Amino acid sequence: MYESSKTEAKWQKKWEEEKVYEADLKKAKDPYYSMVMFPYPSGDKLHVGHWYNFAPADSFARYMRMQGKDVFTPMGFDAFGLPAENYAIKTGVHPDDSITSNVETMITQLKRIGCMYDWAKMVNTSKPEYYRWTQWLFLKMFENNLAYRKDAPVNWCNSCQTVLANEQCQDGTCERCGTEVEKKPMTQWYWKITDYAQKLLDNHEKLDWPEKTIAMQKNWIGRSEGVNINFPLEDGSETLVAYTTRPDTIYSVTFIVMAPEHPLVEKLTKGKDIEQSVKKVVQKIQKQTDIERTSEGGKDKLGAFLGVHAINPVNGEKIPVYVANFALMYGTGIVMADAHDQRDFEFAAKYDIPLKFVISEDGKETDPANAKEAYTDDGILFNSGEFSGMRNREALPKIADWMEKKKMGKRQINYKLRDWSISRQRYWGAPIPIVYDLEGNPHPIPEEHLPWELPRDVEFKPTGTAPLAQSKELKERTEKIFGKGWTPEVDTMDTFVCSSFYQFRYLAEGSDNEFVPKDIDKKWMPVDMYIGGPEHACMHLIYARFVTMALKEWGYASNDEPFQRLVHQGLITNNGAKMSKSKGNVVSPDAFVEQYGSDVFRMYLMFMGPFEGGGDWSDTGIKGIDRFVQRVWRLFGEEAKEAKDSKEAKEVQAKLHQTIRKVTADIEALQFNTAIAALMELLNLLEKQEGISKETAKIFTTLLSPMAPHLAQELWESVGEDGFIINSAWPIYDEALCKEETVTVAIQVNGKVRGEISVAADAAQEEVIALAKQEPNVAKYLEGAAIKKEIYVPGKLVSLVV
RNA sequence: GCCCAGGUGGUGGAAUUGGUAGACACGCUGGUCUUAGGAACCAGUGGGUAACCCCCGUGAAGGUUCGAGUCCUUUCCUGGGCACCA
Repeated sequence: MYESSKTEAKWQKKWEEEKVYEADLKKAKDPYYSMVMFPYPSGDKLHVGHWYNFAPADSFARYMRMQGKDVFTPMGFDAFGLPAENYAIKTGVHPDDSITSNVETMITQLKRIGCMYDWAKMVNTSKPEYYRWTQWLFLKMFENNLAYRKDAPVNWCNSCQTVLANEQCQDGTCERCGTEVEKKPMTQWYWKITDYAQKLLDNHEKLDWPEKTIAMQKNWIGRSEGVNINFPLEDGSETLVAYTTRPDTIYSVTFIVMAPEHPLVEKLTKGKDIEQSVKKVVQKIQKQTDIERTSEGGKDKLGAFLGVHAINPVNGEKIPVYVANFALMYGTGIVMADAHDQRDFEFAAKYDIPLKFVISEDGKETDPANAKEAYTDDGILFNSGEFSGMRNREALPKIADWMEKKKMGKRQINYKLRDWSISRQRYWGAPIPIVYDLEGNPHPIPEEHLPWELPRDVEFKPTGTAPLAQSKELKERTEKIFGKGWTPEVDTMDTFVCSSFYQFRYLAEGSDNEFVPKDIDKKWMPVDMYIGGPEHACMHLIYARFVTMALKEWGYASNDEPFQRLVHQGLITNNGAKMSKSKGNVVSPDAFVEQYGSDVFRMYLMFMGPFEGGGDWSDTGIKGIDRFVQRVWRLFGEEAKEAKDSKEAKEVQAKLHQTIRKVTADIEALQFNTAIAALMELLNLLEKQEGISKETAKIFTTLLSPMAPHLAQELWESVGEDGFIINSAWPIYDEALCKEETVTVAIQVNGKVRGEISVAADAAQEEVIALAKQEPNVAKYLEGAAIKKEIYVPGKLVSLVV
């Protein structure tokens, strides 16, 4: 009987004492940097999802180490953020206290997994020695004109009493708490991630990332190529610039719509009799949430005529100008509207605006009067001046060129990506290192004053103003250093800032005077393998890339990408539902680890299915892995029998080497489920043998060790090896030994399997086909028929066509 | 609506370039050993059939091929992402 908890505790202690997993960052010769996304230290402790992420990642890292790499796998805590603050509001426990205790608990749990983390390099983003660098990063952004303040209508969550980035609003509701998002004007700090939009796209090419993640980022950045077209107003007072990706529909344009936020809306209606009625509509639109305004398929088009007309530059036609809810402040905030866009079509139908088609399938004139919807397919242009008769897609670039030449418009590239709003009116975050003078002008806090510490004398109750505004200590500190009347910035930074550079700080080993040592950065970056959830595809993973690009430009980083290879683990659900505390369906690993041990639990998670697929939690299969572990222990530990004949059967050698080949390939591809299955197959065969050679036992143990490190370490000792198995070399298979002496060949007649024969692996084609024809059941089908075709796939099958 | 994955036994899932579908497990059935078994071990387990043979079988319908889970066409369903972005 293998006693997991005793054995696991024993080796975990030894590994720690002998610092088996500590990396010497300076001396390492063949560095391999393996990271998992660091956890938030919540009071819910580690859940199954964490294990599902960390354990396979650890198995992979162990494998790389046995391949001879100097592997570095650090662990840390993403410790700032709303939950700790909410907990403080509810219970009065200071976030620093609850987080510190949660971190302690989680470290204990993490150590119980038995991963090869190098705890000496741990980071905690909420500690001054860490957020000093979060603040440093802000100063660098400020210095390089990438941080700026902007008064803007921001997304306000009334429940969290805080501003949300666009990226943090999902379907118009707060990503964190689900409350509907309101618009509220506020002065915010932004980081100019948009300066890097193109580079973020270009660099995708050199990343070893899942296609899906790259597609999601591309979508998020949302590059589009179009034309800004000038529509002068009839009276010549203004020119409306509309952005379009479809200049081929220019001859179809019969009206213009503007976003209600556009400053010209007010200017154009000022003093006119329609001023008030337009204002009312604008107000009504602005009350609409993003959901009402942007989704539900445009059932509720809303707008108003602005009482002015513009001129379509291509044909001089007078076209009315409207304000409309579906026009957003994207591009120029002004859209040319025509019969070839469904939204425009619906709007025109509601407000009785005339439409005309300019594209049809065959280029014959069609009339929208009878049409029920827009014609959005491609086709042939008509009534389009010199472009009539051309395919619209072919005409598109030509029209763009022509308009540029005639100065009617200019090509323009737009991105959906917006600048990163990093200000938060929260307590539990890194304070923004800015102070304001008597006139309210912002000044960066000199680096010598970092860390600019988070004050402790605040209440956490949400008041709508930032909690730091209540701190007397912060105010006094500011005045003492900068002068009377100076005030501190009271916002803290988005936690995504903290997590955008932690990969560098692991390498800095807590250094106070250097962000990251240059030689270490050059040696270890980018991270070779980064594993975490796909939910971070568009936020964390874009922010970290942006920050790394900026750091490279400023000379602090040697590489402009942080993570070379990225893998997402799948999601573990419970009865098909995502696990969450609010649903009360979170599965805690602790009870299973207690009963079966870490090795069994982690192997079960890996055996459940493909790593990137995730799956639905069920504990029914864990017994199978427990049995496997016990059987392994019985065979190699308890009852270890040396093979009487040191030369084992060829069959065993072949299977052994096939298994090395399979397990190696599977771990490389993070397909742990089939790697474990291969080891099970080998075990099934070995159990049938009279005895097992020491060499075979050693190889089996080594192959098992990435997945079951404790068991393998214990077996290592019982087969008579010294030291740590992690320091031994990964076995190499012999291709020649993988070959079996005889193979089973299937015989098909007219595509149906009619029998099988066993032949020597190197038998000649003629020989095999001759044997095949003699097989009784096959012969039955061949009787009285002429063979038309004979196919032999070596070692696999014979196919006879009659 | 668009984009991306994916539909295989009672269950989780395996299946190089098209080459014996169901590896490996769970569960179930029978057995051995036991005072007992929710332990361990052995045998069986896609459906039809008493049974060898045989027939059917990878969401559905067609097609290519000696041969299709795999390739092509159409279609249905599930999961994930995006969405009045002009």
